[in-house]
Amino acid sequence: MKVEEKGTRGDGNQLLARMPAALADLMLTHLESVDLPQGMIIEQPDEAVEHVYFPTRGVISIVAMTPEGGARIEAGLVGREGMSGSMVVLGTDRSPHQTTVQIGGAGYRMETSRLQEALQQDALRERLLHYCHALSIQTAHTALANAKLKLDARLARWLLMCHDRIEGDEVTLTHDFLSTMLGVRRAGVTVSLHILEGQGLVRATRGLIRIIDREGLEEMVGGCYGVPEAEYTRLLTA
Amino acid sequence: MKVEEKGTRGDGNQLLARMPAALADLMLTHLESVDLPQGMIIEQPDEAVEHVYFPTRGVISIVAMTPEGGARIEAGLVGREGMSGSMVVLGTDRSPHQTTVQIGGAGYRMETSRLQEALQQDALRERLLHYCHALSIQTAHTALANAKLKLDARLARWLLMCHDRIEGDEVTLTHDFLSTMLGVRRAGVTVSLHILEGQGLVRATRGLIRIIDREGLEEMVGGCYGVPEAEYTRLLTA
DNA sequence: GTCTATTTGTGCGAGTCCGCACGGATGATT
DNA sequence: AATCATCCGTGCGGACTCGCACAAATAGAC
Repeated sequence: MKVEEKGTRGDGNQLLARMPAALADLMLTHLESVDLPQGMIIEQPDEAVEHVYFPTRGVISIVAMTPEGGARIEAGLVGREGMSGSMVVLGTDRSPHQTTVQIGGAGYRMETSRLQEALQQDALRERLLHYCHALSIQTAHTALANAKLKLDARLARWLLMCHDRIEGDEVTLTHDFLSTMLGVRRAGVTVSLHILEGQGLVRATRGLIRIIDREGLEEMVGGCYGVPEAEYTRLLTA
Repeated sequence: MKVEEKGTRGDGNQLLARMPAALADLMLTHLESVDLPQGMIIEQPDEAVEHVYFPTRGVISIVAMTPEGGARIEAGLVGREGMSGSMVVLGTDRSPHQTTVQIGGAGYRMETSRLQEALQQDALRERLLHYCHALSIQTAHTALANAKLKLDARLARWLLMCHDRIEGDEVTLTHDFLSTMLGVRRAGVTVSLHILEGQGLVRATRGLIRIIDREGLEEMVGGCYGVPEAEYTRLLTA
């Protein structure tokens, strides 16, 4: 299921790389390389976004939260297959979510206003709308997973989605960070991770998780992994 | 928080009614009145949708599910404030979700191809994309609620969202139906409903729930109700 | 008015996850 | 080498929800 990168321009962001050359050129003139350090806040709730980001490495997290921030949970995961700032594609410059860099990396960014102009190109708009659709399917299945899966399986699902978006098999995150994303106790993550380790699916050391057996993880998650990924592939893989 | 209808054309679907007259006229020529009986299946997973629906009464449910259908849960709720078939607005004619009529009513429908043509009008597309954005926020907060709230509060949230979309204060649904939407046991719904009744928030009889104290329900849900509603209001209430 | 299907009320043991708490391990700093 | 901040492992009682199962109540059909 893991879709390997095949950028034509070596830029590494698949949403850009798989575009027709004319579109990609249009975008390139407005793109700027940026670093994405872990913890960077890309969007704040209800504040106008100034740039949209196209990661080439690292993972960005879209977090739904209550207004006071009392409850937080990851509603979307974005890597080199996607972009931040989907609400700009949908015609508004803000949303009640927060967006942060979950795993440090790098990418490109573009001023919001430039994207708004570029979106007048039908072909570009269509492509990015397809991405918004895929992202909303991902969110819906996160709702499904949150309601129906045990913690072990939710963790496995998260690791799979993360694995899809990184190079290699190593995820550099603390249990504490993961617990926020999944909306559970830190200790719960520790225990669940031991279960996955016990099954030989991953190996974990301080601040690092190595994926050993991807298929085993998929099996553990059951039907709750794969649907959003298939929808992405259907619409956005040329 | 409950937004009352104020259709200019008496048609009762707010997404249509609050449009500039020119757009609404464009739409009207392609709209057809339809009945929406409870249980009607409007969209099947991964099948092309033939019509999109604009309810005027009743409630439609967007259900995320595993491919085999083993796990199901409501990912979106649509009433007279919205439409089914958001994926058409996003440029594709199918999605892995199922869409059904949750509470019977009526509305308008339009052939998918007609909508695709109409979407070339910038103003219409912008408006419907704003709706897609609001819907995706709703889904994200369902993910949040599923992860963080107790059953009582999730039930209260669902009742509030439903109340927003119906006339009057009576929801005609069985516990069994509700349990599917929330992804929990039927007996769990029964017990939680008793709790809400005990607090004087609702009154329930066979197949019917009457909302008594809306504010009390909102209080019970805490910050997990209201964010998607505010986003809808911001973008789609003229 | 009786029968029947559906819906609702209730109970019980088991499993999961919570909040809280603390000790040990690891890696960076000085 | 000692210190310190961070991260990880573990334990305990309690709350919540599960799966299962069955009785009672309601509404509609005959």
